Amino acid sequence: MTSELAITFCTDATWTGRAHCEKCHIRKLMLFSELPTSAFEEVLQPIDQYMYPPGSVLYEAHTHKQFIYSIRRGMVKLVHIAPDGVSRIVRLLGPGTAIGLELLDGADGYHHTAIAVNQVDLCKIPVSTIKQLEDGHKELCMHVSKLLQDQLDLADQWIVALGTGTARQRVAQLVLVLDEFFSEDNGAFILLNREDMAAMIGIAVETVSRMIADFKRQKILYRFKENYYQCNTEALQDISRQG
Amino acid sequence: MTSELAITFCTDATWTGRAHCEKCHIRKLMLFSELPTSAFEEVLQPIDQYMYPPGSVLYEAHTHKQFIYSIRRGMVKLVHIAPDGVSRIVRLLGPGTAIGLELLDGADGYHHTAIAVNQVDLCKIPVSTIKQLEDGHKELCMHVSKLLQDQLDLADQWIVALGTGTARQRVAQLVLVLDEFFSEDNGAFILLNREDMAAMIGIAVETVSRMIADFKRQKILYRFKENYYQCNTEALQDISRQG
DNA sequence: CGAGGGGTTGACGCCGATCAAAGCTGGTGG
DNA sequence: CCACCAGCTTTGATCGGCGTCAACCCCTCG
Repeated sequence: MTSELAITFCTDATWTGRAHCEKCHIRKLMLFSELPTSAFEEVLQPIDQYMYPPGSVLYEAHTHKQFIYSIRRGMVKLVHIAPDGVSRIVRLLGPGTAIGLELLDGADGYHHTAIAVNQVDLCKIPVSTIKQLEDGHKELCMHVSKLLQDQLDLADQWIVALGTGTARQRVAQLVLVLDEFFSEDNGAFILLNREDMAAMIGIAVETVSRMIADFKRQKILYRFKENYYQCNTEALQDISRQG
Repeated sequence: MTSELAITFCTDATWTGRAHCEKCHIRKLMLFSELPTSAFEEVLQPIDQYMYPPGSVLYEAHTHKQFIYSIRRGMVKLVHIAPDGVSRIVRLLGPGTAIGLELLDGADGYHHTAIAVNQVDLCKIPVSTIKQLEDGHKELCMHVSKLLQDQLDLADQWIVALGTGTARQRVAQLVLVLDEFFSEDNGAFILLNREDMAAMIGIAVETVSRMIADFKRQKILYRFKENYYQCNTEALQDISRQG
């Protein structure tokens, strides 16, 4: 929908268009966290940082842009769009995860469409750079494995938690996921719009709305500020288990 | 349920309990396919082969046996068992795939319970052996990444195809998956029992039975021999798309 | 031959999809 | 500042799909 917007993130005078990963303050979370600083001296192609507004399409399925993205801030949804236009959200990813890793295994284009849910900051890393660094640094390869394993665990959780049970149970599970993985410093999380939630758990928008509205009435879910919400975790866990 | 049955596969006189991976005739499919023969001279711990009868439990979730398994023949289901006993099949895997890879990323025990669906032959590889080989052979690490990526793709397909649509559409999708990935030399596939199918797509056993029986009546699905079946792929694709 | 396990079929009631309409909210322009 | 509109959310009404319970069939095995 929205075209790609590339906005440089580091606005200070020393910003050159490179990411300065070796100085990155959240580097522990990122793709290169295992690498010694010296490794970056070998990098030829630049690693740029970008900010994307909500709704931006980071990449589309089957296109082949030759970039891996490491998420620094915000939420990204990976969407599968069927030939008939029906879209289903396959995964929701936050800071410290990487998307587009399928290109490293020689995939012919991305496997999903990636869309920014809220304000997203990310590092754009050329595939060639990763392959180059992997040559000399086995720990990067193992880190990639770990990221893949994490995503596999997420996918499995998705299948189990969001694909089973009544609509009420699934919505409860979804809110618990938002609370667990996407809470920000204030201890609250952004409540996705009903359409996105419906696309995640495979039920109708109206049904999601009913459940969420119900949770709000029961004070299981309450507004913190703006569209940030908090929840009663135990109540939701009860619902997710036995209805 | 069934206790682990370890049956040696190679019965010839030279069989010593090792897998002789370097001579394995289906080695191209297996975990070590990228490695030069010389690499196996470094291996200290043995790699054993086993055969398991249908229903055998290969390992249980949260146990920590320190073994990766590479599937040579047969189908393995990865099962998630909820605290309340409800089980859900998360993935169905066949020859050339590996299970238990989560141990390589330092997971504290297996993430699922693995159960043989039919006769299963597999190689049992100690985690320490993989780690040892990974040290000197980066291509093994990359092969592990590829296996993980394949499983991630499978999981995504599972979410999209088997978690969406009416019961009729899901069963059609499931049969298509069996046909595509688990057909044997005779061009037919084993039709799973209704309980397993229900656990895969998250619907009631009776509903699965109704749909399968219906497909049989419509000659979309027909017995080849024994419990091997063939299907009309196009008819099923039509059903999976629009009902 | 009877028992038992899996598969099939029927009856019924409820959950949730669908269609429709009415609040709510934020943005825009007069 | 208010009117208006577009998009999102909420709520209601209706109907069909599917979960549930139950009976029965078929095959295998003791």
